[in-house]
Amino acid sequence: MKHKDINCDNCFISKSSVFTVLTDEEKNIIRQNHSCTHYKKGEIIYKEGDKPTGLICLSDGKVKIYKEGVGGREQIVRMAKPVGFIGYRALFANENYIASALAIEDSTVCNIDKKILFEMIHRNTEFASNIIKSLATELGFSNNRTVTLTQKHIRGRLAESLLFLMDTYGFEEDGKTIRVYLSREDIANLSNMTTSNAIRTLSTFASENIISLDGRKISILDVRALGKVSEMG
Amino acid sequence: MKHKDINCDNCFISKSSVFTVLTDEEKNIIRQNHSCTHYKKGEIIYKEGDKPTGLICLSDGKVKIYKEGVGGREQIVRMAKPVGFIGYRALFANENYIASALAIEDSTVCNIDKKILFEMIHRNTEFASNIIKSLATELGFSNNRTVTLTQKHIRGRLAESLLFLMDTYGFEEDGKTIRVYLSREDIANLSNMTTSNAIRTLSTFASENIISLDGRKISILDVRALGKVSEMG
DNA sequence: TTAATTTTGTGCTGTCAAACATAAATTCTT
DNA sequence: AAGAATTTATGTTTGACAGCACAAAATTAA
Repeated sequence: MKHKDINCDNCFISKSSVFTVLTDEEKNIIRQNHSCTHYKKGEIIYKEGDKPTGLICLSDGKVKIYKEGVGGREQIVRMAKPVGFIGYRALFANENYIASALAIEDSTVCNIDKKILFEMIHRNTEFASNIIKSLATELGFSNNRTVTLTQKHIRGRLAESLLFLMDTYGFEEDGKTIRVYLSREDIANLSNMTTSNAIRTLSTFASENIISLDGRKISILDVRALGKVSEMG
Repeated sequence: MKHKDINCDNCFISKSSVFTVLTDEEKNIIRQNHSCTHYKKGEIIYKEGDKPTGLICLSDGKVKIYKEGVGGREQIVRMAKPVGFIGYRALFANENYIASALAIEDSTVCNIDKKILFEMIHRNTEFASNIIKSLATELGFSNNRTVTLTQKHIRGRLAESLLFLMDTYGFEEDGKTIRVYLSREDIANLSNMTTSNAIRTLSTFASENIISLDGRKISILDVRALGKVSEMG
């Protein structure tokens, strides 16, 4: 279910966007060659195996990027927030998507035509450099994650995921509640463990006064302790 | 132990290099701003935490890129072959190295000055595009690996590693012996398992006539079966 | 409201792979 | 060549975590 003509100016305005290095003229070219789409919570933006048609910029909402592994077991690879790109890896590698994207909240995205994007890369070398830097940073993140997920124990993995969510989405006004509301299953799929173990370990953290739980609301009471658990297990 | 003035023309000549899109003039600029270094088997090229000084191109030899994880446990992130780049991720992300590089065979590398490289990216957009594509491909590889290493069982992980080594380094003249000679420990660190389990599982594969073993020589007798084990466990 | 479905929570059991122990074979030293 | 050190090999023990079963709570549907 897609609604056309929705505002996603966010993508062009935000200072945290890779687009900041574009000239006004270049920004206009992109503006003239983009379309906006809205996705309701739970809707799929693209699926593993699909062919990318352009660059997708998340203007508003939250999106999980996940891969289907052995026996359909899901592994969340990345969590996207506005303003950030989605599906750019496959686009730049000239491959089909190797992961799927799903809106975990109502989300608005901006689609930028592939051809225009590549033109821009050739036109503006600063822009190209920014993309190179983003990809390199993301690759470092992925390499770290590989080691974390394979070597840390359950407690460490979960603690790291909570810190990651905190870093990515920040806190609500109370300064402690993580600004994202995931199911226990999603938390498990982010941390490479079963849902039961995610639930169990979250409860343990709560009983140790490291976090507090209220449904899907997770509040971090002791960042330091959480960091320690993430490091030491 | 580094020896200066060693030939690494390979890096500029090879058609599989990202440098192919450079003009002769650009190639000369790089040639004039490079230095060659030789490393003996077992020598470290750079260590996790070091600051990159330039782009390193592996002209000859074989190199493993690995991270130290929990309790010093090593995870091999990547295996490099000529002609290929090493340590470019940290350079492009403008970070310190997050992994170490070690020559597993006598190796010759070519060091290209950081400043010259970035100039080249700004000069030649085709070159920049190539780098973007390489990074995006590598990121896909890393994401796949994360899922593989966390979800597949020992047999599947080892089978995948053997296929990976086969793809990367190819066969000796006999058409079946993998052209790289790793210790069982390295194979274990590539496959996220203990050395004992690598040894044990290799023996099992040999007893199933999927591979044959002769010291560090590993010959693949049944690629198909190996692929099946990699897929199914 | 009741029923159905999904999500969350908890205990129990089984198993895969790490950890440990030990020995044989190979490689490196001196 | 003898000894030390490293790598390879194999058996045994242990423990972390998955798998399963089931119950309670929350959400959605009728």
